Amino acid sequence: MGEPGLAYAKLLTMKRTELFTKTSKTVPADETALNAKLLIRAGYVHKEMAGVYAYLPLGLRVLEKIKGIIREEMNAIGGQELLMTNLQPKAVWQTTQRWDDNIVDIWFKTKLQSGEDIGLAWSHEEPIMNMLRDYVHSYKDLPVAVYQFQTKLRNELRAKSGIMRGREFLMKDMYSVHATKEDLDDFYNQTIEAYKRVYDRLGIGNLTYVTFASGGAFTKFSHEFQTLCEAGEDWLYLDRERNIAVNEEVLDDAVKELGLSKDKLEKLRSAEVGNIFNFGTDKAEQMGITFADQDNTQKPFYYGSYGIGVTRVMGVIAELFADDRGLVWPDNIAPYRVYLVNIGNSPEVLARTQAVYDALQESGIDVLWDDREARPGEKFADGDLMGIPHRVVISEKTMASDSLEYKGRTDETPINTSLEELLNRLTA
RNA sequence: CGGGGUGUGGCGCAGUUGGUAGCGCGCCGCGUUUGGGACGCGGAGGUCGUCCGUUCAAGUCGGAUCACCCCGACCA
Repeated sequence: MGEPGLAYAKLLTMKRTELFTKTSKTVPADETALNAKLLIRAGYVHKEMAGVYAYLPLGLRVLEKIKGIIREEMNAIGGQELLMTNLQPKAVWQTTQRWDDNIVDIWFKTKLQSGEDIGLAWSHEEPIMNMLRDYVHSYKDLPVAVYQFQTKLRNELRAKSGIMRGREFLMKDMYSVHATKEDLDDFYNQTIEAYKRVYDRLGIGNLTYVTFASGGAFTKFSHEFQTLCEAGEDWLYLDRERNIAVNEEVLDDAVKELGLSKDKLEKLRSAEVGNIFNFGTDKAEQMGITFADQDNTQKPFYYGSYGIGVTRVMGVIAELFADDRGLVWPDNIAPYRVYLVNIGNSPEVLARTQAVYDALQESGIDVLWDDREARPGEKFADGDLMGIPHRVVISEKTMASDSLEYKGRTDETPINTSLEELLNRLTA
């Protein structure tokens, strides 16, 4: 497994004077969510309207790195990446009654010039199934798991919480079809493990719980991945001893079914960063999609659906790790890993900084060089606000001792180091 | 969708009993600065969300409308 998003990161390693976005000392008055405040101040996102955010170069790099991690883990369990469409035909959704606004109340709908109704994708469950109909006809073709990173459009009554709940957001959604219940159950469990690896690599594994939730038409519970976070919108009931978490919405049922003791449960705020469903054969039956089994009878697929809110998880991470100076990105998903600062503009300092910049790039480390003619305090404050995990300073002082100054984003004080030690530290 | 609030240069704000818009940050120019968001001097930038009305006169008063935020309900 390579460095996530490395090829992408390498391309865009750059100097601060080339970055068109700016940081801001003030935050728009209409934002209250911490994630949105910091992401806007640091130049990661731009708000278009309520619940709709554009991702600027820094924000896009974070998204791409998160996607890189998810992609590796989905590929590792056999997922095949594809890209569905945002325009969806009405007929596909009518097969499951879900075109009806009384059943799905967050549809954005529009019309073609011919007058034909079309929907804008709020989910791809039905269209994916419908697409698979054309390619999967036999038990020999099964199982199949496909996934995508796609924009979902949901006409929420009220957008809130910055990028944690928008009307337009990026989701990784995977779908699997199987010939048997056992095969689906097995893949479902593999996906749980893959998701755990994703959240571990995103730096929130120790705060993220597989949680019993409502959902599954086929199973009693669906599983959510809930990350403990004060800015979240869900309530989690946690049995720490047994490591079982339950969403408030199924609390009573779960206590009964799982033999939990209500007074042992801790009530905690959490954000849903993933959700997986076992649909059984319901969806295939409704849509009339079947495959030929070994005995040449037509049977409906077993169907599972697995989502991760990519932009939401970015917002959760921003919320969780931020401190009074700004964002704090885990190393894996920071837009750049190193914030390189030259203090002073003498030819010697600039030449040395350029050499360090080149050496970092050659080692595959993405670096943002703050080459502005700004005072040190301003550069430090910006690197902190942006949440870049490693800071390297070159100045007359470091030149005199033939060293570099290094400070981790959350470290109290800097240390002196050599270029070799720095590269070892960052490539370890 | 119910309740509450806010709209004034790019951002944050002030604007008195109605009298024709101002401050901070940022931006442009010149100079002095350079280890935690420097300082001086000189500038640019606003039909005050929109529309209608009251008035000699509206950022200010009245009405409508749009947008945004918060709480609730709903939801990945």
